Amino acid sequence: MTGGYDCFNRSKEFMNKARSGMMDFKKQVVSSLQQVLPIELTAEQLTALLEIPKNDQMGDLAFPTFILAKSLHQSPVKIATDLAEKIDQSKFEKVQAVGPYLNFFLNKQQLGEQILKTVLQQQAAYGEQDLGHGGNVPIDMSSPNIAKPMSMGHLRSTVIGNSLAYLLTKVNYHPIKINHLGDWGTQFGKLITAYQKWGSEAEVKADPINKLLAYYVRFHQEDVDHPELDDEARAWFRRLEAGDPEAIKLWKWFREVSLQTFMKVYQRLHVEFDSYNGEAFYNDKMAEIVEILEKKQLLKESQGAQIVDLSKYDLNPALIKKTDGATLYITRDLAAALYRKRTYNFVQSLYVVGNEQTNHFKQLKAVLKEMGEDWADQVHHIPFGLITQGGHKLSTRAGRVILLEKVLDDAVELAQQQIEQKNPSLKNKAAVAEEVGVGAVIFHDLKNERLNNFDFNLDEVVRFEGETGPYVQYSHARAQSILRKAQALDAKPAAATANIAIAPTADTWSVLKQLNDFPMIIQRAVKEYEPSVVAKYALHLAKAFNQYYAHTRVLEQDDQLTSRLALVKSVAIVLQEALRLLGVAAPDEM
RNA sequence: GCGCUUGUAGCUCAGCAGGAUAGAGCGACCGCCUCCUAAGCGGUAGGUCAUCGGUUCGAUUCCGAUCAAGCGCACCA
Repeated sequence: MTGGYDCFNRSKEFMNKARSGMMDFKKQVVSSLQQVLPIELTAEQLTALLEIPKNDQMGDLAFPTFILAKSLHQSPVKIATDLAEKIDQSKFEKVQAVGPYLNFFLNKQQLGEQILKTVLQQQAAYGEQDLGHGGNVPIDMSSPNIAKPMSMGHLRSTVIGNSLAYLLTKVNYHPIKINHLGDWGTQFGKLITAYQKWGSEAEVKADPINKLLAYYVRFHQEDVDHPELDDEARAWFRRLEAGDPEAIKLWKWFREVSLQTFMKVYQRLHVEFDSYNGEAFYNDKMAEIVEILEKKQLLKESQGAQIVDLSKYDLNPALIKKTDGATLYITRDLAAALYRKRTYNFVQSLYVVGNEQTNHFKQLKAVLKEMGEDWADQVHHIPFGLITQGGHKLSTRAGRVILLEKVLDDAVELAQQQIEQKNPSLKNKAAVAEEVGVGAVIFHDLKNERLNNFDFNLDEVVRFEGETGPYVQYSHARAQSILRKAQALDAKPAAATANIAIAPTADTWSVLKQLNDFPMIIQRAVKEYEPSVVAKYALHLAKAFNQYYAHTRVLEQDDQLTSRLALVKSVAIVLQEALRLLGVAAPDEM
């Protein structure tokens, strides 16, 4: 099988390490349990059995006693009660039997100090770990089509890929962001035809993408009544492929002005690429693929076309060459896959491409396997759900697009209004509005599981209240604000080396536990290729922090002031880092 | 017809290798700015976890079937 399976194979080992954050907490519980358990259980077994209660009143870790019931011939409740009596309580705040569970309440004071010291000492590096050993990971992402506007669909690929790149870097992989531009294909024949008939240089210069799109849409409208347009378009594309100077000149120009327009959006999103090698780049690299396939006798003729039979993978045949001899999408992707392996010698190769192309990537991997490329399993499709509008699939040809730039503009304008209303004296209003508006759009796209489809709703995308990017940004800004005010009072957060003593209230502890989870969250996000894990985490931490400072006055002159500031500082560090990993800015004031 | 994905509160979604009364946000209703930015905090109301089976001491979670939705299913990418 292909698809996501190979990423699960390593999940066991991965998760064992992934729990390293909480693992330290578990160790104590495990060793205490081992001393009193009437039957032998390994540390691994016990660690796996421990769970985190959903309710704070039930402690920090719980040991369910069901599995002991059979071998001990006792009720789980009795076992829990007995264990509670025998266990060495001195290492914990409290160990309590509740029904069939043995609930452990950790030493909040001591662990809290440890957590804060770790964060303060490591700063932005908190959560880093070496899972990748510097291995290269090309990420195929964004990939807009020349002469077409970037839509919300491209946004998904762009921001998911971008966040994955940050996450991979955090765990010591070396991502290579590749913008596989849609810069080749028969549509260029159409575009050139349309431009020659209805276009002008001045128009295109003034508003490249929109004008080129308009020509393209008009082509498809007129084409219904004038099928001869198709012949012209085909002719132009042939000239382009043959290297006809006029065709090449137009193609280069279209590509250039399109890319310039894309760059403006990428700058707003703060996304940079390591490569813009698109489809055209592989034009001269497909012959080799066909040769290899022929040499290995994988190519078969079927209905006039050249195919690779994939029936043993339960897949449709891969169509390598059309009846007219032209190559196809998968041929190009095979060339790209091979090129990337040779160029980057990757340990994984990712494709952040919509869910609807799942089959294509299964075929791609299957053909690579047939070719004997043992790295085929390092190729992962990272699919994401479809964005619809009013329940309909978006379609460039039908003119049904959601323009990304428009969405960003709307979001920034709303942010602008909010600032005028809520914080009119703010400096750099325009810059902050840009960070908040754009941040809201990015965060909205990343907060839910990749594969969820969603129907586009502008009001929802630019919402700033509740579970949104601005909510997290706001929480971070509040933390920064407190730290600034502390400076004015000549108070500083406790240093990582100082004593930190903080009253372990429920609000405090819930923040501390969140802080402690961060490294594990990163592991999970990487393992699942799922930025939403980080987004959800950022929301939880922000919520915990908001609850904390709503009920605790930080800037109170007492002996815990520096410790409370240490907590605030730690939260600021981790929130900022979580937002960074999502590609969202964290303004100090808003 | 076959394959993939999804089905949890009015809406949008969490629920991490099965476990204790199923959680958020939005919307609705009610409170909180002489108090570190109310983009916030607190509270109330709201759920046969699509349906039916199976595995298990225990299933929203795993397996199977059914139903529903979305997306694919060779000469577009």
